[in-house]
Amino acid sequence: MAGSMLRNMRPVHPGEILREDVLPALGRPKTEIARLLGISRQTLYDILNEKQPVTAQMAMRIGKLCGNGPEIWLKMQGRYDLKIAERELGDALDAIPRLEAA
Amino acid sequence: MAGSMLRNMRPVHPGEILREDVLPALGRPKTEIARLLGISRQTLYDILNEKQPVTAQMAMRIGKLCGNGPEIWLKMQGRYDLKIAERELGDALDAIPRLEAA
DNA sequence: TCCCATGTCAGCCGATGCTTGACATGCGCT
DNA sequence: AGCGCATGTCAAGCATCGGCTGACATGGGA
Repeated sequence: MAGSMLRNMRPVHPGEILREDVLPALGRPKTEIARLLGISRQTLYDILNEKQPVTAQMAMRIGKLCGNGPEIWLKMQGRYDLKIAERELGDALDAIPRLEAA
Repeated sequence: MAGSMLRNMRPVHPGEILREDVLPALGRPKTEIARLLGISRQTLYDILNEKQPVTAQMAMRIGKLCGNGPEIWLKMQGRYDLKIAERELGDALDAIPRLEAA
């Protein structure tokens, strides 16, 4: 199924997929894409350059434009965020114990 | 499996689950929970009152403390965010066309 | 030549995530 | 009664973030 493919991939920023696969397949000028999505050209570039995350709102917009729904984009961003969070937290995680239900 | 259960539920804020099920099962003072998570008491209350989202970092912390991993919490938040985003976007979504691959 | 798309930079702005400090309240202990 | 601690909530404060506008230099068609 579709979910398992995503699950087995290394965490990727959704911008990478948009930049490498989706937008080329659509074959339209990025300026037009931004206009159709209802966002600024700058914001689109930030996402494509992986400088800005795909928020829930963005996921809805992209999912609508591509016809594949928002979940995939949000999930991809989530997996990416977890990777970052893990690195950022670092040792702080080890300080958190595992609690058992009473 | 675990994923399907989540998928079939109405979108819930993770704070609801923490407040109603998880924390009661742990049976520890909330003050201690906050300290163990490494966050402020205020932040914990905001999450429990559904006034603040479970970020990726929070998901890691909670997942560690409860031993069930971060994904479930982040996914729950994601589904909740999508519901909100859908309402916020409203008609703006209808303005976005579906593009076919060239 | 003119138009449009591209890629990038700088700055602005409101909202968000999280913090500290304080307050009033209530419960259990000795 | 008095102490200590947990509870729930409020008010600021603060840095970061998400997204915007405006501008610039560049290059490729018609």
